Amino acid sequence: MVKNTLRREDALTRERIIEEAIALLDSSGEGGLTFRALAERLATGAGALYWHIANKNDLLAAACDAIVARRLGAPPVDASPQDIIRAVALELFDAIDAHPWIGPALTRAPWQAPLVRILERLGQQIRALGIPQAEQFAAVSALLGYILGVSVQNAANAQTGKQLGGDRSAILGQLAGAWAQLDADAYPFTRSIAAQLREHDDRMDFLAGVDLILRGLQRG
Amino acid sequence: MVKNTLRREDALTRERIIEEAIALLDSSGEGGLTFRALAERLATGAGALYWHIANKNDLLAAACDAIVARRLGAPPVDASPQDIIRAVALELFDAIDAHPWIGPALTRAPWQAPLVRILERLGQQIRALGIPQAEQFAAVSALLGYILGVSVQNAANAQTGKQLGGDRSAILGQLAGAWAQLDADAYPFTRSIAAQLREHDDRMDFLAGVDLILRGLQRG
DNA sequence: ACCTGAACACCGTTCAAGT
DNA sequence: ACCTGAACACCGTTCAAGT
Repeated sequence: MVKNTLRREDALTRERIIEEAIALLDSSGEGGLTFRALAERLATGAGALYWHIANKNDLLAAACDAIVARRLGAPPVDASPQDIIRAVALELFDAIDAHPWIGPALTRAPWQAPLVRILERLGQQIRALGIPQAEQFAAVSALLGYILGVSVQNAANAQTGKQLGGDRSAILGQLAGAWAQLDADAYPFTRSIAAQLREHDDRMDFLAGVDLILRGLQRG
Repeated sequence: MVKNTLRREDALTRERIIEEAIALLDSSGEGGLTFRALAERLATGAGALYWHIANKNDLLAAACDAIVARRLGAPPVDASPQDIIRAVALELFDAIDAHPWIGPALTRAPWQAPLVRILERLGQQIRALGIPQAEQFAAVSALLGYILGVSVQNAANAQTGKQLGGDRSAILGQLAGAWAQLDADAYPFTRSIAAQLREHDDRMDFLAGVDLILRGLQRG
């Protein structure tokens, strides 16, 4: 009876399912999202979820879109196109870092709602930069590809770091050590930047790359 | 120790397992790689595979590395750093297009063998370009992030296109139609480039982005 | 309309037992 | 050392049956 009244008070909705899915994904990772676990959290049966969502892919895409929409929520005002692009890029970098399951989810549903949201935000600024119409598509897809690619890579790094024990500098130190021991003939470059690996700042490097692309665009 | 005894013609080896896994992944996609299906193809039991590989992740990473090593096999000669970088970029773009499962596999094993191979190849050219030591890490990780990000995105597009029916121009036309019907106030940019979506060449846009980054690097 | 929960057809992985 | 194949503990998804 307690269970029944509980269910009545907060009826199952698509939104509630998505919110709980996000919580599950954030706390237990990609593998933690299970229809059984989700149903238990929502005090319902696994089959009930299918009344509101089509399948797991649909759920993942919806969860992803909810995060992206939230992060891109605040409309930018009074800033240069470059600054807005940088802000959007950092917002996505941080969002994917906070929710590492977004990367795979975005890749699995290309050109759907979340990606189009980002495309639009970046595209408006590409236009504001005065890039000719014929080059806008290439410009925005380069920017989009870079932002998502580096962010996903960074989140994956952080994630495996967490799985290995948490201490970031220890992990990086260990990796740097492994690189330093690579074959000197085959891997001269990797060996030479092993030290930099330990000191570098992913977020700053990411932003530097965005600036690189912006610079290239303006002198195209 | 030297093995004197004759090996069975069809003895199970790590290499044979990896080759068969690649064949399975290529023909049936990521979900097609199953220990049962793989064991059947190799005329053995599922458990036998675990004598040669640690788990599915290990297998996926090994398959991924085999492809990357093969594609980066030919050592570059007599070409400018820029041309070599472009060649490596295109090689990876085509490899990921041909084996779409590589994207997720690369992301799941960051900074392991395959990624380090690519890092080294790109890094040697970054060095040859005369980028200062202190900036080399940021430069190569920007390039790497862009190349993988756009390639993975492109492969995912092609993949879902295949799933939906195969006719690329029909799919793009349909997507362009959907974009053209988006809300005019919220999505002005996306609507405006819907037409370009139909005509653009992913591979050329990708290469244009590489050049953008190279240009930015040289004027940094 | 919405929900239940058992059932179906799968998975990856393990392990006693064989050769 | 290497392989077998049944068993375990899971999955996503479906669907008759309930309210």
